[in-house]
Amino acid sequence: MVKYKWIAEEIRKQIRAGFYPSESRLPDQETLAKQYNTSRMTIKKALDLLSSAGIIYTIQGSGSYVKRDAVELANRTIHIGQNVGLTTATGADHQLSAKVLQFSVRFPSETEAELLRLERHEPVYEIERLRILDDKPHSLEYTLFPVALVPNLTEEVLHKSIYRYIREELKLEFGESRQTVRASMPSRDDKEHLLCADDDPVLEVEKINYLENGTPLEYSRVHHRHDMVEMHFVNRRGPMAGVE
Amino acid sequence: MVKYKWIAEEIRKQIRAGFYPSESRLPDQETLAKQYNTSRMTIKKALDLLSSAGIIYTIQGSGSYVKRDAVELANRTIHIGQNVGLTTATGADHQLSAKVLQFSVRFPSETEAELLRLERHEPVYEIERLRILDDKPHSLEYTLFPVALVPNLTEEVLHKSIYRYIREELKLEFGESRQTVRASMPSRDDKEHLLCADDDPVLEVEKINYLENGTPLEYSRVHHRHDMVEMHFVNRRGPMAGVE
DNA sequence: TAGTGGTCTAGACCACCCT
DNA sequence: GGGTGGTCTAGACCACTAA
Repeated sequence: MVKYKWIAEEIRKQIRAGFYPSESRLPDQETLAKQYNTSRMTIKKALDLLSSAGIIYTIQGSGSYVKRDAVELANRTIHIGQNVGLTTATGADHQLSAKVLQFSVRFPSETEAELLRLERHEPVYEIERLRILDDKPHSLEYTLFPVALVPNLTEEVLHKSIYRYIREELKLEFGESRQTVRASMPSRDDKEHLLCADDDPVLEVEKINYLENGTPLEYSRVHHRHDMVEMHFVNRRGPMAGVE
Repeated sequence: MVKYKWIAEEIRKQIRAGFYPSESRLPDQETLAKQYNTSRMTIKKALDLLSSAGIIYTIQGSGSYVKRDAVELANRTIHIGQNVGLTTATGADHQLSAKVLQFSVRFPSETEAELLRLERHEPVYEIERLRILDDKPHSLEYTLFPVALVPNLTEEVLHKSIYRYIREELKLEFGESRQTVRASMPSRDDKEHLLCADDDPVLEVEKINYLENGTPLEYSRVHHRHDMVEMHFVNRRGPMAGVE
């Protein structure tokens, strides 16, 4: 663990423990630098981390301050890439499950090949799953993975976590993902599997996940019942803000 | 403009111009430092900016590379902090306008007061606007601002940019925003103003904008015609990723 | 093993806030 | 004007990639 990340962790722990209360000012960077026996630049990098995690904010000429919901945030660990979070009414007393409707291998269509940056002769897995909460279906999920990137995918794995398999077994690093969200009318499949009425809208999410180097890893299209799923986003000010 | 941002802009221009082609490797940081007559750390900061903007990626020990869709991205200007971007078919040959349906002041409801962290006796502006593209309405927008934060708001300002007014005139710094997105059936207002049919779903976006210090600045609820608006998200791996 | 990016330092100067 | 954060430097060492 590098120094500035370690220092960020330490400060976060202290915030979590209430040593630096909500809305209070942190010691100035010079003081922190001495305290952690390091240089000011390193402290700055640590504070930047906490700042972009939404735990503190800084005002030039004034100081760095603990945000009012920081304690809650510091605990929540905001698993990143999940600042886009999908919430159903998940809780302790709810039962989440999934049913694999289809698992097969085929060649991609022209559009799919383009999106996943494949040749037409490179096969993909095609997976269709129904997400169920307390016996009520809420999402219909359609997913493609290039076979070359995720070899030996089995139905076994599908029932656990595909992502854990990809990260821990295949040791691939995730990069960015792009999503498009729209409202649409229910398709025939939606009516069949999600039990939508003719005028029940669905929330459609189209997503491409990329690896760290930009290689497309996954294409998915998910239809959610509008009365069971909504999406939450937290947007922090980007580092490029104000550049243009 | 500080140096590292300026350098980032320069490099972005060169990428846009095709001087650094897609997938090519940039000169190493030492070389760039000499070229821009600066230190390596400053170059690093510039490259970090481009990297978090999704224009390049770097591999330790190997180099910095131009992403394959970088040219497109560099042009789209993806106004940052808007890595959540709303796209209608905005282009050169389209006419965007807005109509103010309502502009008034009142006391907030209990829920609203809680969301905006106000007391019941602190007034808010209530604004209703219809967004129009080429004579076709596409979004119905309902917004609340605390009067105390945005004094002297006039209908004049509404027709220009509220945000510009807030940033440049009032000198307030924006912080994070939180959004909830869902699909829903059209309300009576939607049918009236957005000309929705009974079974036309709408894309509903509920948002709270905060200032840098966490003070809630704005609450809004927008209904979009599903056939004219979709939302795009780009999720980059956060800087805190892997810290825990 | 050579090349390259990531981190870290110690100190400098500037921009900004606050009183 | 004193305190504080933001940027920048020049150089060092380490971690990783690629041949």
